[in-house]
Amino acid sequence: MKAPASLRDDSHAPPSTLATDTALAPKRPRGRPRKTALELDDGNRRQDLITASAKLFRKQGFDATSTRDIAAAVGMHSGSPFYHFKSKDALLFAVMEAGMHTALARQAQALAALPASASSVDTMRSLIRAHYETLLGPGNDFVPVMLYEHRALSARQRTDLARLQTDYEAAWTPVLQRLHDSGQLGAPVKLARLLILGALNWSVQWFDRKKGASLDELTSACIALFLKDKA
Amino acid sequence: MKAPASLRDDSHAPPSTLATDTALAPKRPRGRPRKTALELDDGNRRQDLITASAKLFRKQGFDATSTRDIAAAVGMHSGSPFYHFKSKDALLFAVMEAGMHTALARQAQALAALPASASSVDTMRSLIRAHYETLLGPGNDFVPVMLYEHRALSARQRTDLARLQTDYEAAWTPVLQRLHDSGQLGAPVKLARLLILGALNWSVQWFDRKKGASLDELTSACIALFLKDKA
DNA sequence: CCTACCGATCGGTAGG
DNA sequence: CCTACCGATCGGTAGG
Repeated sequence: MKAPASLRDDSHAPPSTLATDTALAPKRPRGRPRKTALELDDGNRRQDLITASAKLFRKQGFDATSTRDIAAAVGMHSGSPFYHFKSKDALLFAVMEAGMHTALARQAQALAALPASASSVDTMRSLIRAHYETLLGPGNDFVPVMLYEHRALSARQRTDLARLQTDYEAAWTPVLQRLHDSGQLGAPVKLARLLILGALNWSVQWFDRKKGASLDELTSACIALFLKDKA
Repeated sequence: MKAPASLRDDSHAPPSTLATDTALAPKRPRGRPRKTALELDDGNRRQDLITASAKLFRKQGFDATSTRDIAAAVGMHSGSPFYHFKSKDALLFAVMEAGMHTALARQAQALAALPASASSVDTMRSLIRAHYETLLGPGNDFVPVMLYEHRALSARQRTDLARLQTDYEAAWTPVLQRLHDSGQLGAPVKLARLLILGALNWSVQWFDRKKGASLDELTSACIALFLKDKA
């Protein structure tokens, strides 16, 4: 029953690069990966598996994607993903966790880039734009998978993710509060946050990069829809 | 390969009662269903299967629900659902189609109940409230299943459903247009519709009937968030 | 990471 | 609608 000792870890591997979400899967060299100076060239393969899983989970759904599909996508044989991850579930969790890390990083970066003179509306616009990038940016499959495969997680995994999600949502509250105080936000802050994030998250269902509005246009429409002019 | 002749139909059975979505699954009498005056007491069993499937699909997801789960839920043996539906897919489609029919009926009823003096805001409120009822009303699992299991449908099934969905969404357009013309809706009508319906649809993910806001409070928050005061 | 494999489950069907 | 069953697939593992 016990898994043999190996490189694989069940969950909390630090994402080797926060921005890998955006990158497409590397061309997957078919030959034996040449060993680096270090004794193990892991990490790359783990990332490959995570990236390929994200793409497949998003396109086909978690249940409809077999671990054989994933193995094939990175040029492994059927049993090999289990050398890196102890279960299909652990792979799903790794995708979601990496997605939340990139989302949080992108959000923090967007806020840090704001000038000191930024208004509440500017801040709001920046949060919305960053969120759209996380959801709809090219190759960004991680967070969409998280949003639509939440059900497949275990209770433990859900709890672990919840902390990151709470952090992410918390960043919206002070801005919404200020907008509410100034009369530019018409609904209670908590409900407004749920409704606004819902409107954004749902865009995954209908947004088409190849036609229709751009992410900037979407962002503008949100500002126009959700916020009132300052009295 | 050909299915034996039977009562089952692949898709377009008229929902025997539009309102069955709201009803909980009948207590499923364990004994042999007594034959009615008619030669066949089908219909009831079909409805039972649809209702039980909706509940299971919503709770566990389509892929994670086996046809054996469904059979057990209505007191049948494993192969029997296939007497009524030619495939698991056909059952899913039946759930979604019935859901859209009740949604359309509820929407039409809400609009019909408005007094002639109703303002655009009143109409909007009524549409939102009816939508929340469809999504979050007790026992209303059909439309949530449709929203979250869309991927499992075949192209053909998707096309068939799309017509109903287009009708449903179309009812919002004239109201949004009027609100836009009067300056009460700040975003372009088409994007506003997508964003607003997204905000509503996402509520399935977080709404808890046992705590938090009521459907009326939710509706009020939407009006406050999405609409500006008339100039 | 590959090879070879297992036990379980699943959608679906024949035949009554 | 039940009985009995099939072929396929799937997650996962031992052993190297």
